[in-house]
Amino acid sequence: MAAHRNVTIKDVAARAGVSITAVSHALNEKGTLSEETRERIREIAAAMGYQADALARGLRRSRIGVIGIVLRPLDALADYSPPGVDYFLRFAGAAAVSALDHGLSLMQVADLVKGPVTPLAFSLDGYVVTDPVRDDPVVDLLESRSIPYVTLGRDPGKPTASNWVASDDAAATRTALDHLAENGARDIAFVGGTDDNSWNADAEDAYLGWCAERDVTPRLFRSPEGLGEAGGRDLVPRLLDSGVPDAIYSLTGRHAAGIQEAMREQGYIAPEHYLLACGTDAAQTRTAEPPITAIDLRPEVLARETVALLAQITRGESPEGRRLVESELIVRRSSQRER
Amino acid sequence: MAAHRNVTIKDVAARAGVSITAVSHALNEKGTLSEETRERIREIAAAMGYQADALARGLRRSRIGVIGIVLRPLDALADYSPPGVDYFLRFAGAAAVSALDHGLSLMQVADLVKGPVTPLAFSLDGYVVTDPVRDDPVVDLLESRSIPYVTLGRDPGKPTASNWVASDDAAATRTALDHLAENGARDIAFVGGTDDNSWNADAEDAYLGWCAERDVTPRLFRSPEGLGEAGGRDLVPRLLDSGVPDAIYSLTGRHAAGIQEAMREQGYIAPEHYLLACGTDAAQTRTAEPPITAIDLRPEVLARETVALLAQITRGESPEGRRLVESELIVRRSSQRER
DNA sequence: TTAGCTGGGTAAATCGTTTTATGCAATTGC
DNA sequence: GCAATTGCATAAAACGATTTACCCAGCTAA
Repeated sequence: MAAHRNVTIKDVAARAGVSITAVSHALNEKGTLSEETRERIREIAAAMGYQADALARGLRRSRIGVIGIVLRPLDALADYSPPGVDYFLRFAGAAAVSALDHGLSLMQVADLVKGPVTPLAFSLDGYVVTDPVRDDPVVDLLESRSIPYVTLGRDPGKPTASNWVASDDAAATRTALDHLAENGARDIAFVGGTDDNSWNADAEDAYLGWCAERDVTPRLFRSPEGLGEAGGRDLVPRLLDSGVPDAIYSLTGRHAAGIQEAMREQGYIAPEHYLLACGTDAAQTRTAEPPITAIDLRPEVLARETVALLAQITRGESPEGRRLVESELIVRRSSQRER
Repeated sequence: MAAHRNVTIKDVAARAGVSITAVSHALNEKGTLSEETRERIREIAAAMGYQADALARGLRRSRIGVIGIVLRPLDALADYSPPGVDYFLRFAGAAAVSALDHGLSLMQVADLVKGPVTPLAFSLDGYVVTDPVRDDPVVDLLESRSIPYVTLGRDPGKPTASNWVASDDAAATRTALDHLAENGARDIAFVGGTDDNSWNADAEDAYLGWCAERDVTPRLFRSPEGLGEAGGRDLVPRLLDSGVPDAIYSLTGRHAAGIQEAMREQGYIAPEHYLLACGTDAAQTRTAEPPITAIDLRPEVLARETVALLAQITRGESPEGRRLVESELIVRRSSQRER
């Protein structure tokens, strides 16, 4: 197997008996070459297996065909595959596949703002940033370098931004609450996270609004996302202090799993003694006993929209960039009262 | 926020009143500059926030600080996050983290041999290829382009290769079989996959050897990896045809899950009626009912070794490149006979 | 006749680095 | 006292593309 140096534009030009400019123009539909010459060059290039070097091209054009993805909540956890959080992996996987459809590929970048970062980080064409928090340093960094980006979830600090894709968390929350109410719950406790992102904010607002409309007293709790199941477990005594709720709606899957566990230890089993639902679907909610009703945020759809928007922006277009994606309630045993 | 063009080596040189060569040499510990000059340049560069452009550097050096990872078994599945297969995701995640320790970052490349591939694919510093099959086209491609790579699992077609890291599958298989035997099994059926990779081959060989040593008749079955749980389920009637085995050792987790299900439907429950163990640990084996005894291949350790080896190679060293990693048997209920 | 256009092409600058080949004092060796 | 070495620094080539500016022959229009 000959370690043959890759064929360059110069080689193609030599073989075709033209200048390298001609080759570049032929292959990029630029310049004023005759159609015959173009075609001839294209054929020769193809025959020689020529493929433009991405680095050289990127150096000139400053587009390299790669976008980055930053999973903020996992940055915070400093663990990129925590058990029970498959939303981000599904999203990242789907984003990678969607990127290919746009001739891009996707590179996961860990923690853009601390420590040594991949050398390529600032040469990427653009970024997807999931669930930025208010005044997110990653967003600031990208802004300051004028690197295009799209956020998954609105940036709470930038109400007028127009480069986001988000699940319709307000609608999803109301759907879940309505479902619990239909199954007989009246006194519904809400457990959110502490990150200052739009996902927490929108869901809380929707919960408070929903309670106000029905004139019931809201019972809102918060637990840091980073604590995972323990965060949910530890919340339960406090939650029970104010009386056993008819239902609990927990935004994160790990909190829900912890809540379910601690409630069981206290003798409360869903759906007999209380109803339980969760704001994001995950392996854990599916395999829990009983399986937990959850909202499928449809990460695949979100990923497709997000990447499509970013691809448009990197191409220099100025698309309408505020896109809401409907999510879907998956009803499981934990919230179904037998009638 | 000014869209300031990034600071280049030229800017630093101008500010320091030296040539760009001096800056390059100072920052890369090359050349013959005086230590004072070096230090002065380093300070100025740091103060200006200079960071060498990865593309330009890569163009010259042909090292870009990024390695690729190709997950062959997932290429075959054409689904990069199949439920029940968390081994590869754990491996990829751990590899990304390990890469950072070597100043590299990791990019997942889907299916290097078909369709349009990321433009950067052939400019990467090297590749990790998981579980190559015999005459794997991806391996051939990398060879022909003389791009360095390390395989996870030996390449069955290249017995003399010295660029692999692998779990010690022969030892692991014997450990699992011994464990089953200790719990009373004598007639142990083995279910492998059909991919022609070293993982299947080594485990099968170990099984056959183990049986021969004990003078028992081997019962070896194979089912395509791609069929997943269904592959395990469909195998069960055939398996039972030759009598109910004392124990079943299934290499893949998805097959094991399918087998467990179909066995239950036939009225056979582990560990009462037969013992069950599995050659790779996964979410599914942990959460199955009963939980399934499995081998933890320790993907984190494998990833660390694999990336370390590749990093050495890309730096131009010629390290000893055959590394076996011990795996660990995790005993769960499915294989424990009460005494 | 000549200035101006047009079609088809090329030379050279450019992107931001690294690396190789030089240059020039000051010092050393004999 | 002169060649050789040493120490420090720079000029210029190279990497492989894209893009800008230019060239030239052949027409057209006045």
